[in-house]
Formats: sequence, structure tokens, C-alpha cells
Amino acid sequence: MKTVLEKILGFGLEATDNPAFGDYSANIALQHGSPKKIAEEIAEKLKVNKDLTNLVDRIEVAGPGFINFWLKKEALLDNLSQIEERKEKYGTSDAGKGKTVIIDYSSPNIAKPFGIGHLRSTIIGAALYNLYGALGYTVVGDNHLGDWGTQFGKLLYMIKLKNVADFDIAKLEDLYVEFHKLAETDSSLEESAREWFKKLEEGDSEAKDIWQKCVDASMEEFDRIYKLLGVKIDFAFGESYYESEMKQMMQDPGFKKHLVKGEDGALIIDLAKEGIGTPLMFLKSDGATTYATRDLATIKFRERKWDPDTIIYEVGAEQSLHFKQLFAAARLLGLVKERVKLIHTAHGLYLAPDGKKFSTRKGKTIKLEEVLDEAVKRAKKLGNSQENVAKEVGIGAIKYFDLMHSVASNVIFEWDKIMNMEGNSGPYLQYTVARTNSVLAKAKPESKKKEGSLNAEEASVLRSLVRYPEAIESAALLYSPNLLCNFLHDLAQKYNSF
RNA sequence: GCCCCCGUAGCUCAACGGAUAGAGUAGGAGUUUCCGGAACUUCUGAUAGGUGUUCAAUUCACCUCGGGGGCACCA
Repeated sequence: MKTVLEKILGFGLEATDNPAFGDYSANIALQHGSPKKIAEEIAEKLKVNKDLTNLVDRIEVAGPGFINFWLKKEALLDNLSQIEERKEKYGTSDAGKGKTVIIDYSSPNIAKPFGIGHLRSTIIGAALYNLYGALGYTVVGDNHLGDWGTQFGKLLYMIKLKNVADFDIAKLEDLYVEFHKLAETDSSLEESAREWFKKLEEGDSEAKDIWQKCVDASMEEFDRIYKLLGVKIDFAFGESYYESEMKQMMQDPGFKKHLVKGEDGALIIDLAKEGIGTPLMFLKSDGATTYATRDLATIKFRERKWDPDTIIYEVGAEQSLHFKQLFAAARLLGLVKERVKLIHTAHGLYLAPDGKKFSTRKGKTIKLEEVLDEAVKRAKKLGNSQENVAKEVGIGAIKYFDLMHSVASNVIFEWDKIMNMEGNSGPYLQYTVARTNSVLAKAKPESKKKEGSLNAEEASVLRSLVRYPEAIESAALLYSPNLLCNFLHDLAQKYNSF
């Protein structure tokens, strides 16, 4: 509706948040001297525009010079008919037709349990995936698994040290934690871990075998979690996938010339000219790759395979510097076309109730599966005796809690907050949907309202519905699913009031 | 020390540079025989401090204070 009006008007509108100011409002007159007068002139001209008066029944100048528009009752009812026709397609569009967006999300680390820390990336990433899909973009979801790196050196070292033959993910976590405990008193361990990772990169068959077992054990757990969360990700090219890509890169002379020898013989990419003081570590002094090497190779691969317009990294804010370096290096090396937008969403973290970061190294991670189980248990306690209903409600509460926060802000993890089933929550929305469906099931078709006037509550719901497509669009384009949550909560309130 | 993010009601969170800063929760007062009371109505209550830019600042810039994250061989 907004875009239709804007097209007729030839200038931009904004949705009002106060019904006293109509449905849409224009502020163009405010940018000029004597705005009130100009607004009046514009309004007078608009009042005789037939295209406009078909949709709008009131145009008023208010305040310092806003031009406010009230939609016609017919336009609201018309929109309602459209919703009935298009059903779940309502709100979708082809605005992004022909454009490709890659979303890099979830990306848990192999050999570490799926922690609370991966919830935001998984949930927000999946939401962005759906949002961009709704706008007609070609969307590629890629789970950039942390399945490569020195962490495996650490595990390999421990597995060999303790001669462990069988392991599941819990055992791997124990070994990881134990490694760091030992490393506190013996600094040579870090060195040993790096050696083991080097071996892995060089294709040592024993190292590779153990690595594969770690991957298999972890994937089993991850799949279980994704199933619980109702999240599917198109691809899972983990970091290990980019081995050959990295080797190719290293042989490219155009690429090589940007590499500089750093301290102790490491190869770095100097980004000082790009305004970033910390250089990007490309190869460690022992010649092993780093996270950054693999991410650069990943960009190259994605560019070639999908030719994207945007790559969204749904990764936490603690990696802001890394992505700043990565994006700058990718531009410097010409790995992507000029037009490609590289976005790091930099979501806030789940913090412990004391306001501090959860630390994986000290083994303080909260396992996501425990959180989900607890959520289902609490939902059951509230009277959802059926297992599947309890899952919908409990896990829905967690997902909604995550999505409703603005992406940038930190989230304090407190059971009482996360599992609040009342007010602005997932269950509240679910309840409203159930109630609506129940009403619809009982409503007789012939009682459908065609003529007559709308009361305030009816108009309020209809006005809100008009804005649904706008809510989807802004949530996607601003990488902020919470805007859609805001909208849905507002709509649910209006509906319940009605 | 340097860089980034955050600071809004008692608490948890919203608000493309726009008008009277919205919700939830907690607390007070209510909801007629009907539709799903996990609901609804109503009252109380907030932009950390300062200086700028602007017709207009919670929003932008700079400074101070407070919290979080990060700063080349972890990812």
C-alpha cells in the first residue's frame, strides 16, 4: 500500500505510529521554509487527484507541516480480500527478483557441544533466510561449520595422549576443557597442538581419521538440535572444504604480492592503508592456515559458485574486528565484485546472569539442548500435556525471545525471562493464532461483513494488516527480525482487543 | 593504552533524523449469562551527563561517566 501511494504521490511516506496522524504521513514540506503553507498547497492539489482519492479519504496538514493520509475503508477491506486470496503468500513480493543473498549462519564448532552461543546465529540467520525468501531473493543458506583449525590440534593431542578410542561429543568437550587446564601450567602444549593441526593440514592419515570421527559425532548432535529448532540449512560447506581453494589462492601471483612477512615468519596482509591497525593473519609462522585464510577462500568460492549480491554473516559482535579485516582484505584482493555487499550482523551475546560472557574454554557453556529440554518441560507444566504442543510452545518461546531483541544488544540469559510465557512472547502469538483459527472455524461465511461502517477495533486491525508487507521488507533490509516481532505483537494485541 | 557495541519506566526490551518516546513485566483498580481468561480495560512510571549539527535529536558528531566485547599465530 505504501509503495502504491508513493508511486501516485511521487514522494516518500512514512507509516505513522499514532492513529491520530492517519495511516501514512509525508514530511517533504518540512524541509522548506514556511512548511505549513507549502504543505497546504500540496494537500489542496492532492485532494483532486482521482487515483489518490480512490484510496485515501482524508488528507490533512498537521503539526509543523506534516501531510497526513487516512486510507479509505474500501481500501482496507480491499486489502483484506487480497489477504484472503493470497493466503500465506500475503506479504511476499518479487522485490528481490534476480538477486542472490548468501546467509552464513549457525556455524557451530565441531567437537564442541551446540551451546547457547549459537542460538542467536541460528535463529536470526534462519529468520533472515525466510525474510529474504519472502521478498523473492534467491537465498543460499550456508552453515560454515568450524571443522578446521588449531582446536583440532588440541583434540588430536589429547586423544593421542590419553589413548582414547571411542568418543562422543561430551567426551570431546571434556578433552578440550582438560587441554586448557593442562596448558595453564605447561605452555608447550599450545605448541604441540599447533603441530598436530599442521599434521592434519598436511594430510596425515591418522590425524584425518580421528578428525573424521570428531566430525561425525558432532554432526549427529547438530542434526538433532536443528530438528528441534525446526531449522534447515541448504549447505554445510565447513571450513575444511576450502583446503584446495586456499592452496590455489596461495599460488596466485596477484594475490601473493599483498602478503607481507610479519614477526616470526608469519604471512600477513597489511591493512593499515585501509584504516585497520591490526593486520590479517594469513599464514601462521609454521605455515598452517588460520580462520581468516579459510574465510577469504570461502568468499572466493562463494563469488564463483553463486555470484551473490549480498553476503550476510550472521555472527556475533565479538568477531567485529575479524570481519572488518576480512572485508577490507577481500576488497583489497578483489575477491568480490564492487557491488557485492558484505554484511556482518554483529549480534549481541548471551551473557551469564552476572552480565559476563560465557566462556567455552573454562567449560561454562550452557548446552542448547538442555535449554530446549527445559523449555519443553516448562511448557508442559503450564498445561500442554501433549508432547508436540509442549515442543511448539516451549521452543517457540525461546526462538521468539531471541528474535524480539534488537540484533545489536546483548541478551542476559535468565530462565525466568527467557521462559516468560505471558505478554510479548511466542506463546502469546501462538495463543492468538489458535484463537483466531477457532473463531474462523466457527464463523459462518454469510455473516461476512461487506458493507456498513467499521468500528474502531476493526479498523485498527485492518490498518495493521496493511503494514505487514512493509514490516517484512524493513526486517529483511535492516537485518532486524525484531522489527517483524514488534509488528506481530502489535497486531496480536489489536486483534485480541478486537 | 587503542578500537567497536550498548546505556530509555523498579526490571526486561521497542522506536527509517520527525508530531504526545511505545510494549511486556512488577505494582494499584477492574472485565455483563457469548466466541480459547496464556486474554482484555485502566492507572502509576523513562531517553546516563554535557556540548554541538538541524526547521526537528532517543537517533548524527565530539567529550565525560557506566556496562559489554575485542586488539596478528583461538575461532
